[in-house]
Amino acid sequence: MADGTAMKAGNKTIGARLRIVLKPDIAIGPGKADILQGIRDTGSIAAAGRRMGMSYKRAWLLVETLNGYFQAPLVESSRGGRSRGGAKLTPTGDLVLDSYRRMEALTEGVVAEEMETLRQLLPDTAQK
Amino acid sequence: MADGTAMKAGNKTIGARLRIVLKPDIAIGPGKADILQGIRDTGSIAAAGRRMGMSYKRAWLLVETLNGYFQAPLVESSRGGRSRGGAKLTPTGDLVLDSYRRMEALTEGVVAEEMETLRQLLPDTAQK
DNA sequence: TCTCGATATGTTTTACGGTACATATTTAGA
DNA sequence: TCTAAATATGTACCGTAAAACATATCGAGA
Repeated sequence: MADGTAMKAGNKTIGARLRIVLKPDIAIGPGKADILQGIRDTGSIAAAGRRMGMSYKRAWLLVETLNGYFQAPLVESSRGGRSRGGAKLTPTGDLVLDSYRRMEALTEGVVAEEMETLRQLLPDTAQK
Repeated sequence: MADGTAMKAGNKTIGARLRIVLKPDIAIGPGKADILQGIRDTGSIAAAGRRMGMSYKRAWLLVETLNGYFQAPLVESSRGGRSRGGAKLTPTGDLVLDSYRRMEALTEGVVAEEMETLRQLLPDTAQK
C-alpha cells in the first residue's frame, strides 16, 4: 500500500478476530463484516471499498459472494438515477452484520482476561 | 494440494475460528495453535508438519516465529542422538497452547446460539 | 441528450506465500 | 566411524489472490 492506511488486516489492532464458518466455504470474518458496515455507513459499495483501501472490484466481489451465501441478498444496489446509484443493506444484511458484531463483542469479552495473561509473556519492549 | 487432505483451512469445519492479536504483527490463530498441538502430541516438528499436511519448512518457520514472540521460547528442539532429535513444548509453550484452547472453547460457547440463527438464513440446500 | 457517479464485469499483470528441492548439521548408539 | 531421523537453512519455482487497468451500463435530472 502507498500510505499506512489499509493493510492485510488481521494483524493490526490488538484484540480478538473472529471468523464464523457457517458451512464449508461459507464464512464471515472481519473483512466481509467491514464491507457490510461500510455499505451501511456510506450507502455505496465504491465508498465502502475506498474507505478500507480496497479496490472497487474486490469490494464488489465480496458483496457478490455475500449475496450468494444466504437465501436473500444482503446488499441491494441500484445504478444511475438521481443519487447516481448506490447500495444499501437489506433487512437480512442488517441482521447478519448485527449478529456478527454481537458475536465479536461477546468474544472480545470472554477472551480479554486470558489475553492479558498472554500479553504478560511478551518481551518488555513489546509489552505495551 | 494433490489430494484433499490439507487446505487453506479457515473454511473447513463449521464453527468459530479465533485469532488473537497480542500486538501488531504478533498473533496466534488456528495454524500456530495446531503446530504447537502437533509438537506436543508427536514430539517433533517434522511429524507435526506431516500430520497437518504442511511442509517441514513451513512448520519450522512457524515455530521460529512463535519462539520469537515471547520472552521465552515455546518450543525446544534437539538434534541427533538416540531419539534422532525432536521437539517439545516448554512450560511457556504449554501455557500458551492451553490458553489459546481455552479461549477457543469459550468463544465457541458464546457464539453458538447466534451462529444457529445465521445458519437458519442459509439456503435449504446448504442448511445442514 | 448529455452528464455524472456508481454499478457491473472482463482482462492483464504483479506480488507473495508456499511448496519443492537441496544440503548441511547434530549425536547417541550400533 | 557410520547410521538414521530430525533439526536447520538456503534457493528456485509456481500457482493463485489481489491489484491494475479497461470498459460498458444505468438513469434521474439539468
